[in-house]
Amino acid sequence: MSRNGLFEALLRTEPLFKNKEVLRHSYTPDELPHRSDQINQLAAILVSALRGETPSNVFIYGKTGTGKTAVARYVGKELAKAGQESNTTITYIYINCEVVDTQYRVLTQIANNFIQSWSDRIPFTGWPTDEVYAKLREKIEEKGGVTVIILDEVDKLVFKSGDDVLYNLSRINGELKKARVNVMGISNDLKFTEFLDHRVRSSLGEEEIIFPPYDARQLMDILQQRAGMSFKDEALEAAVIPLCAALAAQEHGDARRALDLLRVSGEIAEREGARKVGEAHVRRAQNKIELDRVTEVVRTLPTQSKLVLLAGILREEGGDKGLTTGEVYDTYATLCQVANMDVLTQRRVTDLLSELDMMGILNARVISKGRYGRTKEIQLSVPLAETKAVLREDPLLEAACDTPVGKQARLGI
DNA sequence: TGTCCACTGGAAGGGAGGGCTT
DNA sequence: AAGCCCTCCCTTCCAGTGGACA
Repeated sequence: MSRNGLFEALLRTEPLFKNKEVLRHSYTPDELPHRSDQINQLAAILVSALRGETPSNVFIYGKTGTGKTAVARYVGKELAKAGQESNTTITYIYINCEVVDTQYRVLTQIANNFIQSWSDRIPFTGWPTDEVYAKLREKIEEKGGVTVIILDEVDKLVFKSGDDVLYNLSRINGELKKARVNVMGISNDLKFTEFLDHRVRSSLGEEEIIFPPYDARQLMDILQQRAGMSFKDEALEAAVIPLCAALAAQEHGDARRALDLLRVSGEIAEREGARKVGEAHVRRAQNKIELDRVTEVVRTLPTQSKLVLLAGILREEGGDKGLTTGEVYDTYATLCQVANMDVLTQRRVTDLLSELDMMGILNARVISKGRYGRTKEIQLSVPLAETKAVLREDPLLEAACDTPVGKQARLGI
C-alpha cells in the first residue's frame, strides 16, 4: 500500500458532521428549550441588580445534565449585556468549584478577575487568606455596581474545604459601602445545605430554584435543535434522535448523556464510513460510553481496590457465583502475596467492597445464610474480560492476573 | 424456641504525608 | 527547618443480626 493509501480511504468517506463542537459539554446554546420557567425565575431575581439594588442570593439544584450551568451562564451573560446597555456596572464571574476547590483559590480567582496587569495578580500561594479577602473586598468596591458570582458544583467545595468561603462571601455586603455582591450556588446534591452553618444557609439560600430532569420528549427537542446545527442534512436516520432521548431519559433525564450518545453515534458511523447514522450506531455508542466510564473508573482505582476487584473477577471467571465477603477476601489475600503487597484486614476490605458497590462496579447486598452466618453477596456488574484487561495494564498486578484461584486452584490448573 | 454462624458496620485511634505558619 | 494541623488510610475492638438448623 502506498503511504497515501493510509489516509486515502478515510478522506474519501463523507463526513457526517457539520460542526461537532455544538455537541460538546462546553457549548452554551443561544436557546435553551424547556427551561424558560427557570430562566424567567432567575431573571426576576437578578433584575434588581439593574435597578442598583442587591439581588437575593440563589441556590440552584438539579441532577447532572438538567441545564443548571447553561441557564446560570446564559442569564449571567444576558444580565451583563443589559447592564452595559443601561450603564449599570455588572460583573459576572463563573467559577467551577470542582476545579477551584479551596477557599484561597476561590477568593484569588474572583479577585484576579478585577486585576488586569499580571504583575499585580494575587499569586497561587503565599498570601494569608484574610489578606486575599481584604484585597478582594477592595477590588469589588473599586469596581462598584453589582458582582454576580456563580459557584458551580459548590457542594464539592464545601465537602473539601468547608463552608468558610460561603460564610465570608455572605458577609461581604455588610462590609462594602457602594458595591454589592450576589452569590449563585449550583449543586446537584439536594441535601448538601444540611452541612452548612445555619447563618450561611439562610443568607445564601434566600431563593432556591429546582431544575427537574428532562423527560424523553424534552430531550428530543434538545437533540433536534443541536442535531440541526451539528450534523449535515439527512445524516441521521429518523429513529436515532428518539432512541438517544429514550436511553438518556432512563438515566434520570440527563441531557449531557443524550448529547454524548448522539455525538459518539455520529463518530462511530463516520469511522465506519456509513452514509447515515442508524439505530445500531446508537446502541454501539451506548455500550462504548458505558465501557469507557467503567474503564476510566477502574484504571484510577487504588492498587488495593484493584486487587479486591481482581479477586472477584478471577473467582467469577472460575465459575464461582454469588461470592461472599469471606471468599473474596481469601482470594484477595492470595493475590496480595503474588503481587507482593500488604494484606489489609477484612474490615478494611469490607469498606473497599462497599466503595466498589457505590461506584457501580459490583453489586453487594447483605444476605443471611442462617446457620452459616450473615455476609455480603457479591456480583460483578462489569464485563469480566475487558475489566481484567484494564487491570493488567497496572504493572503491579500483571502476575496476579494469571493466578489460579477458587475451583481452578483446587483442580491444580 | 433458642443457638450460633460469619459476618456487618460503628467507634476510636494510630500513623504517614501534605500543606501552612512561624 | 521545625512545628502544627488536617486528611486519608488503615487497624483494632466489638456489639449487633437474619435466619437455618437442632
